[in-house]
Amino acid sequence: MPLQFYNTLKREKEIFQPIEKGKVGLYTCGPTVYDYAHIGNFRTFMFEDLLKRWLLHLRYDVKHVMNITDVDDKTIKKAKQMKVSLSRITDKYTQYFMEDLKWLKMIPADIYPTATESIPKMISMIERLLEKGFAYREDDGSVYFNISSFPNYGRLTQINISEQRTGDRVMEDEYDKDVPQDFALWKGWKEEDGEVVWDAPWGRGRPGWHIECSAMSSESLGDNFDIHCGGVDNMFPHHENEIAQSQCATDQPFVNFWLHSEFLMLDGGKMSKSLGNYYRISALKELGFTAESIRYQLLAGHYRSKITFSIDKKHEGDKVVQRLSDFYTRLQKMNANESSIGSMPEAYSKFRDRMNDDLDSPQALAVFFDWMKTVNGKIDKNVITDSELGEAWEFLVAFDSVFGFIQNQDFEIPNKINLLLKKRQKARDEDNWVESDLIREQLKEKGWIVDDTTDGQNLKKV
RNA sequence: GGCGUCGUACCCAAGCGGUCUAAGGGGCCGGUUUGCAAAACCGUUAUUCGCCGGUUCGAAUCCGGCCGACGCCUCCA
Repeated sequence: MPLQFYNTLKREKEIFQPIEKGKVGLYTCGPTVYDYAHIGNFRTFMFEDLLKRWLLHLRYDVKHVMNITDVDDKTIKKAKQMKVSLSRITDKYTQYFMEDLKWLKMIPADIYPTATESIPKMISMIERLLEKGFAYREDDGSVYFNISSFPNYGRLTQINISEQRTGDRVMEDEYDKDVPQDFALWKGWKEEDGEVVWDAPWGRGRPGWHIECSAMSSESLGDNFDIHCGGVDNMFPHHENEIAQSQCATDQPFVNFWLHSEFLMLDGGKMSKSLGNYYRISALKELGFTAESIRYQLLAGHYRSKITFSIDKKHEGDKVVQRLSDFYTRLQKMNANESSIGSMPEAYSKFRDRMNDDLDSPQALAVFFDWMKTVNGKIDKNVITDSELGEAWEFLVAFDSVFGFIQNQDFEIPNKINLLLKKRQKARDEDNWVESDLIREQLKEKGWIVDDTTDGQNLKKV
């Protein structure tokens, strides 16, 4: 099955054809760094990580850009509230964000452009939109995009703007504009913006939110590129506005594939900072979650389905991670890597088909687990061949390069623990089971699990 | 008001008109193995897919209605 994705723009699955053979330009909407990111944010980033890893597995040369929104209403508000400079706030949360990404084993983007460093590009884009008559200026120095000048407005979300009810939030908007739905490209300076200000040909101020993604994506990936991702909540208005700005400014198609991940739910409701119901990564760490277990919980459901994050699911994730990691160790101890001849087992093609079909991770996992069971069974019965062992290794390594569920089992065994192991082995050789069980208990208290196998004691860290 | 999603075993979750006598994972129970334990493997766990009708030779899958949960509609991933 050829690689295909559900393209929000077309509302159907479409075979993926990159603009340039073998290469993929990928833009993923990054965080607004005004606070810690939460597990809901990371669901989207995890989906994007899976997408990227799959593209890399298929040997695409991926250029991944993730923006950092480091100037907007919320960051300014936070800086004012904390009585520090804007960059103090944004640097701090950018750093935490990067640490969380790393901890979650996400492959870093190639470029992390920031909004504040992309102002010149935004200004030139806005100038072009003004020249071409897609935008207009207001007396306060703000510039707005005139959505009625772009007939395709609303195509991504299939919204007919004239039929929309004007929400309270729109009515409360404090900026002047001709039509409520017109959106700001540039916000004229206001008292509360303080030091946060840039000069533009039409007046001082700061950029609107949407323009940064249009500017940064074209800067790094060109005016027309392959894939743009984000959470469903960014479809409207953010992505809709990006399309309008970019296409009007460049006269070119903007993004070929729009991929959106669904929300992460918590207790039956959406998780969001404004509702105050969310988990930070640090909180999950304290609860004993591992990165692998979180990865499993986030990727076990399809990216276009709502999933509920739950502490109760920790056990399931832990078990799966342990099973996979044990399987890895088992193959490793049998020197499966040395038997590898570069080919894959039959199950792999099913697995690949499932992943190629719009990243169907639940089914791909089902295929993998099924296959793993048969391999374990063959090893149990001692009927596995060398080539099967080698293929198993290839598949497992490929699988983990895509999902990242396997826990690193390389650890230093402290001297004290090693001594206990030796003591236990001696007791076992003498059939002293009481002593053996006692030491096993001692090890468990110290955080080590010892399993007895036909090859002797196998040590695991809790 | 407009646009859209979902309701499958104890829990999570696939299913896209016939291979569904419904994947896979977790849990439970039973077994093989084992000094014991763990792991691994085998078996059991939904005659049924929110409810009611309809279309069809055939529906969890299509259509209609109802009930229930949820998202977006200007700055929330």
